[in-house]
Amino acid sequence: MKVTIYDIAKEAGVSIATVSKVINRGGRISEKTRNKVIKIMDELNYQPSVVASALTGKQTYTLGLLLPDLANPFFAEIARSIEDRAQEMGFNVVICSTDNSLDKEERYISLLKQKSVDGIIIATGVRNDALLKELVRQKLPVALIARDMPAVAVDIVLVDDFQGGYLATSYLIQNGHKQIAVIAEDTEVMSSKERIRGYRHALEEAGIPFNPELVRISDFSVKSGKIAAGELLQGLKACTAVFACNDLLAIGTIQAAREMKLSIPDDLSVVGFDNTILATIVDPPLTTIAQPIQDMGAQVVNMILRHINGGHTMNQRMVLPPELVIRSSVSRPRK
Amino acid sequence: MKVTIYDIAKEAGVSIATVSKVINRGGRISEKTRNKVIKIMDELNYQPSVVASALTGKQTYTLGLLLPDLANPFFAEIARSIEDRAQEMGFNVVICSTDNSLDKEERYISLLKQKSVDGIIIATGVRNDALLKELVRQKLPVALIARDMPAVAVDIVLVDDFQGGYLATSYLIQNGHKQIAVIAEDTEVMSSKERIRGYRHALEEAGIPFNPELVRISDFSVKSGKIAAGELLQGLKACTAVFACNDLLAIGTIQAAREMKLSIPDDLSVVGFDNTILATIVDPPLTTIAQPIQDMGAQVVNMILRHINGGHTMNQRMVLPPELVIRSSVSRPRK
DNA sequence: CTGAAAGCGCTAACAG
DNA sequence: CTGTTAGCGCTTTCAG
Repeated sequence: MKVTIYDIAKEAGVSIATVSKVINRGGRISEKTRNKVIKIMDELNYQPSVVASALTGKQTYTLGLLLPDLANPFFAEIARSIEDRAQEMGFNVVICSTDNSLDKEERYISLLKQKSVDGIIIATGVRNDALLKELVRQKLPVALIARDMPAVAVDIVLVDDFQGGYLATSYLIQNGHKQIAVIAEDTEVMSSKERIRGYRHALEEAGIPFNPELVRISDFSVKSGKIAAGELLQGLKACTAVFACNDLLAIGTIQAAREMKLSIPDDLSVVGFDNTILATIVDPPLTTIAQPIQDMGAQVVNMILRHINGGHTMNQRMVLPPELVIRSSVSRPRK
Repeated sequence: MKVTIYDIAKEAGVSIATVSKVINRGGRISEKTRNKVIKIMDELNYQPSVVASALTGKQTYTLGLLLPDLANPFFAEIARSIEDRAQEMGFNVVICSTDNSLDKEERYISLLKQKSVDGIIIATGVRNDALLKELVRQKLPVALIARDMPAVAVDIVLVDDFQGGYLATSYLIQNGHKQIAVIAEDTEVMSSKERIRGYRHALEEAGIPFNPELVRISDFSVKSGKIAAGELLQGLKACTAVFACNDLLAIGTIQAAREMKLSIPDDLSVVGFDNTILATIVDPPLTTIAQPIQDMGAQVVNMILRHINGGHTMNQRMVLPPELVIRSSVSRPRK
């Protein structure tokens, strides 16, 4: 059988309370007994049961992570960065791909609660703040990453989406483009809204009139990006550049362009968003707006741990700057 | 406070034992009391504590998943497929990226054991079977996915790597290639060995002599694929095709070729392995050997759950067939 | 069919 | 400094 605290206590000739104290480095214990206990512990290869300790009100050292789809490189990278930091802090993370389905979100959250995770990090769209608010009400530590949700009081880490949209668009403008389209994944989502707002701001600043025909909505996948871009390019020969609100969509538009025998960047410039591994792999390499994924991941777990340990600190909102990564998918428009 | 089984019992005017029985659909309970209890349970929004139940010897409904790197698209897709099946079966999965570091593997395994996960799925290289054997000895259910380890008695799901190497190489041969190089990620790993064996078998079958100069080792990343391919192409102008043992390496090869002004597939044909999303995104789209990732994921969790529930069934070894996915990175060699 | 009671492994007062 | 003891929330005999 598994070795328990009783085995250690008996073997060491002390009480379980003593053993518990040396485990938790609490209470006053003589060097002597402490050493003896420690010795026995690793002689017997003892590993305290987190389950038992959790039952007495301690932590489970487990975090839940809700995201739309682990197979999406952006979220895989986010997950990895979170996992890394969590691991450093002695936490594990359980992954929950929701496919943006409210149903799955609910089921996962319910499961996570039953398992008494110490906190939940959310990277999903969470359409209805109701779910979220409920979590907050129940005092379950929650933190959002890469998703805004102004109406709810939780910790948040995200990139400055407005700034990102602005950077992307400005860069295109600097390169001489005037007919610039946007493809966004969904206008419901705050980040899309903000990126588009940044886009419009750049346009405005440059005195370029905003043309609603040039903004397209799709969901997020290469395929739908391709479709959206196809429609766009079909209708408007005039457009010389597109700002795709994520790399997947950017790649879709590259593919659509290629199918229409448009060369990139000569016939069409495109800039993406996220700077996932995909951006380095497409041809041409994608100029894109980088999110500081490593940093964001580390920060959310810092935040949520602070919340878990420290109690109710104020809800933080950390907005990190995006960065333009120039590769080869943008050039000056053809005359 | 959180509502417990006592609250339900009191409210329903029964004992906690009765409540427990209705939760576990065990024991004989009258329809009447059962319904009453159920009603109260969801009136009070009761959710049984997995932690408490686990302490009494029940399951934690949690699986550990060890893999090299979640940010690697292949493993992200594996993880996703495992997560999906696990979720269907009421299990959660905690992700552990080991970076193939023995150290991390050990730490993660230790953590997972402390948390009493019901089983561990391993997709990591696990160099030393010692760790693995220890797990088996401790009767912790273990299953391997996409990793062979003939020396240890555990459940295994993998693709027929030999067949995959054979398919890839044969296809190249059919297309008229004779000077075919291989880039593998590491010859220590069984799957690489097998793929190379398949490669050699195809060569042999076609009466093409095996040239050791044409096999290169690298680790697995686009960058190292690029380096390996660069060296290869530098030295041997003769080679007209390369079989890269995974998509990342294939992409590295494509990039190296491009840098040397070689056109793909005209100057150099390449076929990859895995059929990750990357294969659809590179230019040209990569002809590659597909692993049935969905299926593999579903099968490992089936296996490990059988092990968890059914006790010690025989160790299964499931070898799934790979499939050649033809895209555009292969053509006949230039005359 | 239902309930009382003894744990599961550990923590946290409270005594000594 | 160390031990006793009462739980944590749930499962599981064993009586009734």
